[in-house]
Amino acid sequence: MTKEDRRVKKTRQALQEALIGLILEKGYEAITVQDVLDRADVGRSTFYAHFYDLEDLLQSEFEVLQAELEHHMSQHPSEATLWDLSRLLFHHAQGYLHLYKVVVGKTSGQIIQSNFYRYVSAQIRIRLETDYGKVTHKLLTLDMLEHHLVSSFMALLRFWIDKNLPYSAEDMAQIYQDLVQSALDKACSAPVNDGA
Amino acid sequence: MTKEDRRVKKTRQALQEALIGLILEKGYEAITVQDVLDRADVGRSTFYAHFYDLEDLLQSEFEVLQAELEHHMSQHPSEATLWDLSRLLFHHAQGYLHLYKVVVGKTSGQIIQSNFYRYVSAQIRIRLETDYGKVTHKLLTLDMLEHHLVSSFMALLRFWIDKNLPYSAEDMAQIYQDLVQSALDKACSAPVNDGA
Amino acid sequence: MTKEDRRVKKTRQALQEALIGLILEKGYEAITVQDVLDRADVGRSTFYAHFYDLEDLLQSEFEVLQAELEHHMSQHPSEATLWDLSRLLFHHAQGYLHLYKVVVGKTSGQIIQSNFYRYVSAQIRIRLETDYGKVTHKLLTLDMLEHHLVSSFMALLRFWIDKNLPYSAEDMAQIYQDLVQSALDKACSAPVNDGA
Amino acid sequence: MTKEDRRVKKTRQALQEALIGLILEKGYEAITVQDVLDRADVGRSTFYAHFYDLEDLLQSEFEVLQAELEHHMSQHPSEATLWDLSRLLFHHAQGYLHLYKVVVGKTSGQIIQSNFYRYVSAQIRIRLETDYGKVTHKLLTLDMLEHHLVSSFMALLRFWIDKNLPYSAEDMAQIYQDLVQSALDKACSAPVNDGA
DNA sequence: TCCTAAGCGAGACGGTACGTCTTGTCTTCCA
DNA sequence: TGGAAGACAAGACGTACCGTCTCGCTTAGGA
Repeated sequence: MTKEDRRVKKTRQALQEALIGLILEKGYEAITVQDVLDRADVGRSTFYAHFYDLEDLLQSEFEVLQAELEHHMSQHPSEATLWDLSRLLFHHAQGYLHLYKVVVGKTSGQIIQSNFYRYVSAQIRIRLETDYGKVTHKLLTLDMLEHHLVSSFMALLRFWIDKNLPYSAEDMAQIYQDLVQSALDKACSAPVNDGA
Repeated sequence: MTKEDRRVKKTRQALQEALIGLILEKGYEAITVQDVLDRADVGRSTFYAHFYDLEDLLQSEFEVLQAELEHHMSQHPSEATLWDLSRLLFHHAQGYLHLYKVVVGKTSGQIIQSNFYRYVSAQIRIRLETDYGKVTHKLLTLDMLEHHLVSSFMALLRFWIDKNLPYSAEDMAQIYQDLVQSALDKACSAPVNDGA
Repeated sequence: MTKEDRRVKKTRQALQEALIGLILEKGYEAITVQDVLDRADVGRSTFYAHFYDLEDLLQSEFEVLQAELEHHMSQHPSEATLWDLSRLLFHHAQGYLHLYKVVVGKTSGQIIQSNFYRYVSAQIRIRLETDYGKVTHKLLTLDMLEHHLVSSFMALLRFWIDKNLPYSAEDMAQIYQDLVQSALDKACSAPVNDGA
Repeated sequence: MTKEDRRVKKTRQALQEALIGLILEKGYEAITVQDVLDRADVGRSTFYAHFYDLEDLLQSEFEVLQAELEHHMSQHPSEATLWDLSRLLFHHAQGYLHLYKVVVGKTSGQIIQSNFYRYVSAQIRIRLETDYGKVTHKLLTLDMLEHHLVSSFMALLRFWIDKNLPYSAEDMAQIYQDLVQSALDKACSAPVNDGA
């Protein structure tokens, strides 16, 4: 079944790459199934044999990114802190600009952004629970703090990507830290580790 | 022409209210022109006589909110600082929850969110230029700072609204200030006014 | 509502005529909905608003023929006998050759032929019951006799039409009578009326 | 190659029998290549290796019947006259009801009916030329007479088969003769042989 | 008071995209 | 080496919306 599988993989990749190209050109909202078929040179029924939807194809794009990211992470083992995580993500985005444009750029779709949000959110929560103590702020909850950290990160990342990386990844990581660290300090009792 | 005009206004309002109801029920993406026509009891051609699009109708919803907001602002004259602005917006959202759900809630559309973003962005930039000096941070630009302030505000507002206002508007304003003020201090040379 | 109705009628006719033309050119089996739409200059959804199917459109063609025929019959009141009926049908086919080619010609579809069969069958049965007595043949049933009369008539009509009317309608009527009359006489007890 | 050949034959038969079963169940028009593959438990490419088409497979069904028929005929050598031929066909149909249902029944396809029509037509023409003299009728041509004889025979046969053989083959042969003999007498000059 | 223009509902229409289905070809695997 | 398995391109199908349009009805403001 190896050869068959390879054929299948080739078709799936053709479709994924066609979608990426089209998103960069016209934005996700404007894309038609037929557009993808034409560019990937794939039959209509084949498309629906592999993906439920255009959305499904888009989701699969995120899975590609996620796989790349996991691989990347496994090679940089010391991403202990939140700041390490953010630095790693900025660096990764630099290496896979096209993929990140598709996932978080201004031409991408809602669904894939939510996926990425959820992913980053989970990663951040882990760091938060590991490195910081209880939230002691009289109003702020952990959920709100996390929401703020993720939203700020994504806003910054998106800003950077939409402008085609005008600064270095290191700078962006530093900026992110400068923007949110004091909020973090203010919210939590005892920063176990501040990574600065 | 007064009577005629009143009739026109009535039709427009029927359409706007129908859309609001539908957005709250099924989310903007799932709505069909026909859905709106059925609920508003309006003919197809009439709809297209008043609005170019569903998007156009949605935009008009934002204009309603904007008008309300301008009115609200004119009655609370001292919204000099950024924090005053945020407090005012949280209070306003409390009074017009449905409208805000449509504009920034999780079931709203992309376009109207961008509209609101642009609006808040402009308001914030004014406060920023008035109350703070130059951005002296070695990396951060004014654009990025503004982007951060607006994104954080909208993320917080949206969080609050999607959860049906679990805290008071005052608390939210305080939380917002706690989350972003130090970033602001860190970025700018001489805070002319901190409004705390 | 008259104007609306006229518009609807026009659309239906455009579709019916397009189908007729296409059947004469390529035969029913080879026709695509899109072919019909292109020729009639009608939108896809409009087609499906009027007809369930290509078959449904084809059926409607038969109804047109039937209506024409009823009109024709009402003007030739004395079609008392079977032979009068056959003569009238041959004459009618002569006047509406295209329609008959579509309905019984070799390029037509199964369904419409069955429709025509049923129609002729009903007409013949009436004449049979009116003009002839009981079937007294020791083996033959009324059903079989009727089936024979209708099949023979349709075979002859189809032969004539597919060859583009090489003989006069009168001749055809005479031939039909010569082919089947003695079978009829043999089958039935007392021919009340023989119309010869 | 004998083993190979046997395998090939087995595959062909599996396909033919699958088609017969399906025609009896749902009628030829409703059948899909996939239906046949599933029932015959045969791969798609295998099907197309053996037959050009579904129609081609159907045609092959007729060839089976024709072969059976030739065999049957060779064992009943004296089918000199038209009436002998018809009697032999009715008897044969009785023995191979399923096959005849597929070939001339109401659920069969157009093409196979034409094939059978052509076959019977050729057989009848031979008898006609052998046993009868010139056509002397002032209007009727030999073609028309033949067309009538064949159509009448097939109509009768089909009637009998669709009703699951309610009468004996002998009766049917007698009925056929009663229905068409006088037409034949009327058309031709000198009946050499009337087989009654 | 009439009457003429506008707002409106109803809905037919051409068009585009969808997701499904079937066909016939082609490539790969396996016995 | 040839049959089985099944991925694939092609394209028709029937459905769902869209935005345009034509049509009469109602109603209001000016004659």
